[in-house]
Amino acid sequence: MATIYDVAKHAGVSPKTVSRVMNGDGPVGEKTRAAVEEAMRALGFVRSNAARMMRAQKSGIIGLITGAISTTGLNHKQQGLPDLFIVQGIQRALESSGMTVMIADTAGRQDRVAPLIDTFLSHRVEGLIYVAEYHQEVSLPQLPEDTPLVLVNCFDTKGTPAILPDDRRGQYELVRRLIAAGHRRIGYLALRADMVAGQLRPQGYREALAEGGIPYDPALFAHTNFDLPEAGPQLLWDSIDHMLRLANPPTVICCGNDQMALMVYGILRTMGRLVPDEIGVAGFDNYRVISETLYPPLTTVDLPYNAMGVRAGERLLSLIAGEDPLLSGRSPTQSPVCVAGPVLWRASVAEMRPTNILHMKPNGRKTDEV
Amino acid sequence: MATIYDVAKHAGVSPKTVSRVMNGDGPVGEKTRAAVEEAMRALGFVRSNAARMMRAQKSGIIGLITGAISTTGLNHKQQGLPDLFIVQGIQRALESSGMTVMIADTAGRQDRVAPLIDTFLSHRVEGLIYVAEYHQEVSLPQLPEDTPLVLVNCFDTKGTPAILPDDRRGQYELVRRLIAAGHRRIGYLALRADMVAGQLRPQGYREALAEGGIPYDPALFAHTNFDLPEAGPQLLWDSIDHMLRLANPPTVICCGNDQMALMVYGILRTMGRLVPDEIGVAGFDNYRVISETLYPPLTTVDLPYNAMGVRAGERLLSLIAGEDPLLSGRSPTQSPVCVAGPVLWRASVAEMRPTNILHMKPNGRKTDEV
DNA sequence: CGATATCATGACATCGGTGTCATAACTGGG
DNA sequence: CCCAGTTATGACACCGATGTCATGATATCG
Repeated sequence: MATIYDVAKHAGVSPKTVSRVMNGDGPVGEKTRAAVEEAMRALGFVRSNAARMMRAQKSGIIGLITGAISTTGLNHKQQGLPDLFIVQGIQRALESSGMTVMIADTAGRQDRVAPLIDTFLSHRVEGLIYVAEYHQEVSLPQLPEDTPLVLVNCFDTKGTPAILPDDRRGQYELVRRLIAAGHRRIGYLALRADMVAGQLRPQGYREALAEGGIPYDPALFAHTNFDLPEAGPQLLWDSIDHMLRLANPPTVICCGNDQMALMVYGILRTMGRLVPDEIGVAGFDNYRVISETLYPPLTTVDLPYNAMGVRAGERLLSLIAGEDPLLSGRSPTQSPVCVAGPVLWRASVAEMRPTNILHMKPNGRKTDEV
Repeated sequence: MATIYDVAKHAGVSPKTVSRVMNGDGPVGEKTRAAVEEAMRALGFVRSNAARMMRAQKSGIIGLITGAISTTGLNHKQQGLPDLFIVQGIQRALESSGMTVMIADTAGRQDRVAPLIDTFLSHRVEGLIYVAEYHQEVSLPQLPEDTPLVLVNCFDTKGTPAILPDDRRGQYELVRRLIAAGHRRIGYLALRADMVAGQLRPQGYREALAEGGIPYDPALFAHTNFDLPEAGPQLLWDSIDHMLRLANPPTVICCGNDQMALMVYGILRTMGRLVPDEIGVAGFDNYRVISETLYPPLTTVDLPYNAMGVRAGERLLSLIAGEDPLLSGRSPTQSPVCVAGPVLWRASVAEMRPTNILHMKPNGRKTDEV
């Protein structure tokens, strides 16, 4: 591979002049510039980043660590969902700054994180981003304090800058929309309670109910571990069956995520219930391969992974630029950034016809069956 | 960040000795080694890859370019499927060699490929891998001939080493399995004919039919552009409707991929047909979020993206090591490596009961309705 | 026309490891 | 006790780009 010395010799100038042509530093004569550019072309010259970064003490590299690529024990089916969009968003944000992203995954093993960080440090990354496969709390090894870190889809207790999905808000908006559509009996099949999303989303659900003057009915709410290898579908079936046998059954069921909604579609139809005519279904995540392909298409909440990635990239850039409130000590407790996505209203939930609405009172009981 | 000079001073030795401790080159005295290691720990030393690679003329970096991350116009719903697993496989293969993967995506724009390659070359990558979002032909700009390249999920006309899914074989095995289960009327809803998978998979289907002595019936075969934004579901509905109205309708329908199968589930159930009791459905890809979550779970063919990634990584390593048949001119036409995945038999297709099978003759016509 | 400002260019040191070669400190056989 | 043969260590150059400073060539102005 050609070096600037080769180029310089070919063009009959000094290496420094070649450098000037590349970087537009000092002034360069018109003919000289042309000669150098010609020489670069002739030799197929590409500048060595290693040498450059050694001198400049800047690598132009961002390290991205993700556990998201890999199969994790507990959530083996969730693999590969969000992070691509997050990565894409990150790249979009970093693109203009000329940074290159170096990526590595932990293969789901926490003990790989430390060595990966070392590898990245040996490349003198200017910043690190850690992407988790689902909204959770994490604890990373200590970094040298001059290496900024941004967490995405996760948070820690040390106040490290974090970009999170606004699960509570998203679910709140969706349920609000359901209520506006005339629904009063709204079931909720939640994710496992030990997942952050299994807590925050139900919280949004209850807030929206409260605001709509609808009392919370425990019979309409269940945590269901639907992705258990064998028992999952059965558990889900039982939860749904239980709700539908109520004297006052739900007119729509919210699912903890789109994947659960997919399974619910199958179960409801096997039960002989038409979606959306007899019962509505709503999801969460806007996992598009599911939400757009389901028949009928799924009403859901968009989880703005791409936007989160962009925010993470921007945040990291500002940290690198030293505009960081944390490092400069301006704001000691940096609250995480929550990004909310829009409700996507599709055909899986019916707008209640006025007559149907008349059948209901705000408290959710039928009053005048014809 | 500390350098070996800092470490050397701290330990009271020369920089070269520190280097020896790190690399285990020359002999080092016991006490000296201990002192150096202590110094490294005390200073939090991490060796600079830039300096190292400058001297060694090796970067230890592999460049990975993918269009797979991004939304492409034609297949906007297909995004984010394979590449994560491919990336994971690549990393698994490269892990032991100590290589680091640098990743960049084209955001679906072909004109971004050249600049990305330049960026990678400036980092002096030791090899490049290009991953396409779906099985297709590509044409990449010329690379310096000492930089090896491996294509994954795509191929070109220049004989560049490529790792491909064995679409034909996979479909063949699946249909063979369907026939073994007693099915004689097998419908096929193919992907668009301008996609490689829309050609090779049907080819495998027909081969299996031929081998099973079942005549190919054009009425049971259709290319259906199911992922058209609006018209998609309707097209698919019409194709299915047409097949089911035949005097001799299919007992199982093969879909071009799992996503199509997902939509077919919805349509069949809306039509009131039970899966698998009244009609079987099979997919392709083993896109697990779909195939395992569908109710009932989907019979499909595993597309071994992870294995393909591993193969690609191994191939690249051998190219870098100079064991390449191409470069050494041993084998001029390097045929692409096709990786086939297993058939995954799940509940979406019924094993025909013996009585049912008795109703059929090998040519697929009913003979003795009781 | 001479003095000074500006432009164009080059010499040289430097970044942080590592290869090469030299040298110093031992060890053991005769 | 001396010399060959190891073992342990250091001095120095080098990889390729670039910051600093110096210098030669023009341009500008009083």
